Amino acid sequence: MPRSGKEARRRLQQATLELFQQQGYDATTTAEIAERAGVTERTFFRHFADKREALFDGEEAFRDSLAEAVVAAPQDMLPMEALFHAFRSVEPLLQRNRPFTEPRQKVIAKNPALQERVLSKTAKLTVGLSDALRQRGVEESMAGFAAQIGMAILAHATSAWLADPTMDLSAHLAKSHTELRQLSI
Amino acid sequence: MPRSGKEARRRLQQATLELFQQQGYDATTTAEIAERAGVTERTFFRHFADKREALFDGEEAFRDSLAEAVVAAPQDMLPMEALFHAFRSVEPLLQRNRPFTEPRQKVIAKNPALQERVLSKTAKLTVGLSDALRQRGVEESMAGFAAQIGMAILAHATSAWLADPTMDLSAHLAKSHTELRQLSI
DNA sequence: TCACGTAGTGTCAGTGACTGACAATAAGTT
DNA sequence: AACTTATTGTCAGTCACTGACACTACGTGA
Repeated sequence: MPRSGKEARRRLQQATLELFQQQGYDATTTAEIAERAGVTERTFFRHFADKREALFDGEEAFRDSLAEAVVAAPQDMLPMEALFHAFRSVEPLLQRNRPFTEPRQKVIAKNPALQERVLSKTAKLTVGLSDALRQRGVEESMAGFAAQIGMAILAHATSAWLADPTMDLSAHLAKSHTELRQLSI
Repeated sequence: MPRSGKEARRRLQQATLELFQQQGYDATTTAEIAERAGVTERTFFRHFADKREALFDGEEAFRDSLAEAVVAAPQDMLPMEALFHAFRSVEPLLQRNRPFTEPRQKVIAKNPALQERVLSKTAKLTVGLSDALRQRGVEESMAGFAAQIGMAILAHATSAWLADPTMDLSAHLAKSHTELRQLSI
């Protein structure tokens, strides 16, 4: 096997985050990012489909983890229970990623184009959950709906958890679920 | 008052939809759109922030309608009831727009960039609903959550309605609501 | 140790989205 | 008819992104 390229990729991600932090998304050119990473602009676009993607690496792995956890949930669990089970199972992963997630969130909060990409990633995640539910035998339309609701809950709970880390994610998830029940009278 | 420009804007929207239908989003240049509309490329970008936006005009008006309907809902309605009330109130508008919505949906279905923009519009709509709920005195975090759930229901019901027009939107909304209750055990 | 294959990278030329600045024009107003 | 103003045209320029081709580092097998 020839050289791996994973190093360059990592440096590109790092450079991207740093420059976006310092100058913002708009004021940063892909040429700049590449230069800081010690590669050519062309190489940037070989590793990432576009300027935004460098900020969202690893989302696919997260999606796979979640989907696997849904599929692996005990057979007798109802759709929503299986989702919650999966959400709780990735808590350690989220906990571990927190140091990287937080600065990234700040960058994203300042730019609509990046926010749009977050929505897109969330949507893909939702599709992943839906597919996983279908593998459990959940009917298609119901699976999509449940995944949608589940993602809303996960997002709600995660943001509450980021704001208030004294409770763990599982507790926030339970709280969100309670709130949902109150809402859907 | 000088010339209005609304005509050019309308022609640009029309040209955009037609060209996207015929050649797809990627294969269509903004210069082409402008030419077909009888204006300059520069004028295109005066009317629309980017190439995608020309497909999504009117979304802001729809958002305002929905938000107003939420605010205007009877005071004694719970958050979710107010949302459903608003959803039902825009059914005529959706019905009227259907001839334009359907071809647009087909175009969007073929392109990830356009799908991303839909998500962004949906998110804005959700924020609009959330703000409207807050005007009714709903607590912030709860309002955001309810809006999210509400949008999931509206999306679910609308897509079911597009697939099966024999039932009206209200009926699909009620059905979706029932399904949600079944899910959130 | 030396060809050899391969994944990764550099180089370069090009397209197309989008912007800023300034001049020109079509209306309506006085 | 002069004047005001929203809209448009013109033009030059930046930057994201791509295709094609050459090159280079690294691991493999002879």
